[in-house]
Amino acid sequence: MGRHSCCYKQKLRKGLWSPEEDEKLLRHITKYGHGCWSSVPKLAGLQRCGKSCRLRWINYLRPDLKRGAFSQQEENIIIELHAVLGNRWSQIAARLPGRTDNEIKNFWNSCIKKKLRQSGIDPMTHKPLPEGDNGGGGGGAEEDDVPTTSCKSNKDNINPNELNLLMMENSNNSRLDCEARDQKPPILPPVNNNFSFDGSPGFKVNTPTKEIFLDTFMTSNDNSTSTSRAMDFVGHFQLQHLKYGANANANADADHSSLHSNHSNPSLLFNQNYNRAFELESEFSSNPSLRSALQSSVPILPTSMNAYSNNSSSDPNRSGGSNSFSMNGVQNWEMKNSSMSGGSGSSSTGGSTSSIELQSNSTFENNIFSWGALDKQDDEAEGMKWPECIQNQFLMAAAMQSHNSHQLPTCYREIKSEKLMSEGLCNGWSQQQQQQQQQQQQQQQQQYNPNSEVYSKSFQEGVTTFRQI
DNA sequence: AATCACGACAACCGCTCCGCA
DNA sequence: GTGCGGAGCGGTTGTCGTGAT
Repeated sequence: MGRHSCCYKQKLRKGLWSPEEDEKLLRHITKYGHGCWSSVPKLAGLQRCGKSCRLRWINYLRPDLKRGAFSQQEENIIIELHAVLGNRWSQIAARLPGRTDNEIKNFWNSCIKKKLRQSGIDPMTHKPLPEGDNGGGGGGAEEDDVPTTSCKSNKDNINPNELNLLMMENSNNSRLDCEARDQKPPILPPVNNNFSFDGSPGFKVNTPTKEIFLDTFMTSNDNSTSTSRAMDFVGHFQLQHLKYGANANANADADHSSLHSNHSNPSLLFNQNYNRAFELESEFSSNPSLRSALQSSVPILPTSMNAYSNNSSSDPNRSGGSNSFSMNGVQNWEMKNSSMSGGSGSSSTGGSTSSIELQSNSTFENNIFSWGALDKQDDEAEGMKWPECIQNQFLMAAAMQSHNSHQLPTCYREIKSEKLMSEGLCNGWSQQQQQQQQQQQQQQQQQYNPNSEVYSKSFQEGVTTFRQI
């Protein structure tokens, strides 16, 4: 067991992917979809196992990947989610649009862990380390040495006081106690299954906790592919209250302002906040227990919010609870695509026969390109990387309905190191589209302002209710 | 300039889960 | 009910870039 059956086959390549392989895989999936992963390498003409192809696509080639350094906001979300979910990276990633579980996992291991340790917080339990263990000291149970270097995204140390809220939240959390964090927390049954918190075997909780609340959220949504909406809720709640980094005040202000109209990137705002709003609304619609739990404090989002979204969507069923409205993976792709085209495409990431008909949809390419532009605004700290370049190059070629073989850069390193070239490739796709997009964004902002006020306030109130649970 | 150490990240491995026959 | 195969997840390893010496 363990090793994928296809991996037993001989002559399968391993290791880093070449640009040619990337092109083949990208070309295949954009044209036919992945379908059954085990058949992808054969159909795409790759000497790889399906598993490897899947991983490559998910972690690197997918067009909706954000890339670039993690923002402080994302970092906060990760910490928050990790405090609740533990090492369930895929679930964390499901709440961070454009980020993969692998990326988050690496970021956690290489950066956040150290930050928390330096701040005297055990990254696994999210509780204060024993005295003397924090900083560059003895380290916790997992690692002996705590590096004193900090990561690139935030070189400032964290003020431990700024983590008080988190610690307080976790202090009553039996699931997060000193249990081995590599053990998955028990899956708590949803509240609407008449589960009673009576100390049943396997559960230490006697009173409803935030996790139960969240698990209820999540469990009720886990049947939709990789899309659980609960933590979107969490992110909204806690971002407004928690400050991790040394620049947390600024970030908090930014976070707050992001819920208002002053966000520098309205598109990002749409992606990260408004979609969550929809998801939340959907959740309320589909989950009676949740609705009853929060309806008094969190009003259902005004329907006018749909108008904002409907800049790219006219689907009145968007807020339906059963709709797949993921911000992740192909689904999000599909969402934007179908919304622009007015289609009702269905998408699945799980071995279905769904395919992404890139070339058959004239509006789709525009979405892809615009995403690149949007993302770039958010990733100002870092230049566009190789996959973004090939994606834009490749998809641009597709958009032009070109069936000619597209010339890809021959060397990763060259492209990666030549930021100028990357930006040129990615920015040069259409200035006109960018201008149009800016106009749309301004309009969206104007529409968004009043609602976001309500939304923000509602979530503030929701926080209170949430914390009382 | 060469070498080393370290960090970041991509990819692999082993395992579990789930659907299906 | 059981076995099998595919998909997905989390931990780990390998590779490469970069800064320090």
